[in-house]
Amino acid sequence: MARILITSALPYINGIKHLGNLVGSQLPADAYARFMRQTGHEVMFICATDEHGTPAELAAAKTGEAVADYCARMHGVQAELARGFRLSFDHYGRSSSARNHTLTQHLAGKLADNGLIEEVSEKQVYSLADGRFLPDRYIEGTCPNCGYDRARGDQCENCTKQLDPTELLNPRSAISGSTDLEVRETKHLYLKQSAMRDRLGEWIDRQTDWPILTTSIAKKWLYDGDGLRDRGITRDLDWGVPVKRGDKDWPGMEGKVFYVWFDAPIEYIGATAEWADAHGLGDDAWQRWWRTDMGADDVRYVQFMGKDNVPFHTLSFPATIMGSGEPWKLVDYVKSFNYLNYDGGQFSTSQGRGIFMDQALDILPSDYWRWWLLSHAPENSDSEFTWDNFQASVNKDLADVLGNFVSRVTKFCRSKFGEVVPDGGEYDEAEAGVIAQITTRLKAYEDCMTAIELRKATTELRAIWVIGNEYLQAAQPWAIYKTDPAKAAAIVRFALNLIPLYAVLSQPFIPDAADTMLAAMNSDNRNWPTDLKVALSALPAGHEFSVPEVLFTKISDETRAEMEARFAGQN
RNA sequence: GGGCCUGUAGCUCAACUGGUUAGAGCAGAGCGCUCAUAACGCUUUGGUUGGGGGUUCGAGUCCCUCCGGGCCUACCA
Repeated sequence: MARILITSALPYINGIKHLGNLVGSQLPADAYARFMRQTGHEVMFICATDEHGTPAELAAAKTGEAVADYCARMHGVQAELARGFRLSFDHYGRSSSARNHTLTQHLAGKLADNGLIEEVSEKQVYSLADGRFLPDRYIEGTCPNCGYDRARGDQCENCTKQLDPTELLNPRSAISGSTDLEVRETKHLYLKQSAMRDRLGEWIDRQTDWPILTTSIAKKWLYDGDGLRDRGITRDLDWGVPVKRGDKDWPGMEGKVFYVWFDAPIEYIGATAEWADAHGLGDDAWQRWWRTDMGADDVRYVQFMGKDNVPFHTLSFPATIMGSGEPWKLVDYVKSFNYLNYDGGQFSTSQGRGIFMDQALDILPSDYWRWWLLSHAPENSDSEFTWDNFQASVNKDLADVLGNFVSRVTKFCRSKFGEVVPDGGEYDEAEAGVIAQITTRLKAYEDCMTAIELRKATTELRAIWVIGNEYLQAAQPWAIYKTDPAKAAAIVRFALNLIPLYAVLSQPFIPDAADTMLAAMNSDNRNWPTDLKVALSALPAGHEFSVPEVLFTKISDETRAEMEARFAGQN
């Protein structure tokens, strides 16, 4: 059995994430983690909130909280929503943790020791009214090219021309509107990624099985124009990891912090250390996942993220890891996703367009969302949420095909034999045929899960559910019962045994329903089946069960229409 | 501007390195069943694979071109 390290891109602390964010990293990572655990592998599934950077400071200022308080509160909110969606992290950490501080400073020190850090003096816009340096896109003004009066300092949204903030006419702070701006000299550390271009390029070239989306983005950044550029890894902010060279002060860098994109991926390691701390374990417990000299040699490391995060995970973070000269574990597989759109447009926080995690859970249980999102995951191209499609998928797949199967089997048994697995009769070719069919489908399902082809996996899983309905239709226990009750008993016994099997197989996608099914069947065997004939005789004659509540309630046309209107946003 | 992805039945998607009459699910039509959440099963109608040209014995798949959709383009994260 292998050891699998799984990380989901860190959700930014600034606000509740929408379903597009969820399906782009955390949710598929969870399905994969669940499958790997069930199939007997040792899994470490890590996520954390990404808490540094300008947006966090501004969001805190808006609510009047100290930024540390704001982050602590929002971490709690996001952690609760993660639980609501049944995301099975082994640890949900915080990039502001002491562990991350130490690791970030340590790695920066190593990079400096290896000559991969450069001090660069540059000019940046400072807002006196806001008391802070402004990132380019926090400066607004009139576009010198087209005259648009709300152009941002990095690019004009109207004419798409790339800008330098000093080119803007009548520049003002996007935060306060203040025009009291000045250009100041400030010194920053740069990670010399350019020095590692060849090494990174060779490494990327070896990843022939990665999604095209992943490698094409990496190569674009590696070779576009002058090639991979150096990147500033410090900022003039109060909130963040203070710049230090290991545990020593860094002369000239007083009052500065590391750039959020430098420390965020390091938190994958930090959160694993936090996990060890939380469980009272020593450093060796987390190092065996991350240090190839401490046992991480045989770890397979898989990352999940939306496509916007790919450059950081395929280039910047590996540059940090490799450049340290220390034996840290590099990622083995980068699974990236396109975007999920909402009903013809993008999800939009500002316009209140689309569905956010908290709202989703208020409307329906998490299984409904998990199933739809994962069966429509934007693996090959952007995909789109519509209420119509959501209603159709949920009602048909979950309520009709799976839910109704459980219902018809358990209720028929109760009416003829009571809530006990009936005795008598023999299995024949029909049952053998079902086993053969499921064996084939199960293999395909396992292959899809192993390859992290989640859409295809849901198709296979659904096909396995359908086999149950086909079997019942052909076997007709309700008709056989009239002439041969013993044979009917055998059919029902076999059909009842399909329920815990379906529960176990479905668990990566719909964990709550899986629990309900197992509880109803009075079973606690969650082991992945290796021999279906054995698995399908797990419930012996005489085993008691209870008819479960309706597993999935259908979404009515009225509800669908109501939701459509509610989430359409303003405009 | 540059780069990448994408366009397959009304809808959502398949189709390994080019290889027999392009497949599923949903929706539609017909039939069957009546255990079940008016659920299930069977059969079936839908495609000159965005348009055009080319390479090849053979193209959804490769090349060129045109049209449409999307993303990225490095100081948001």
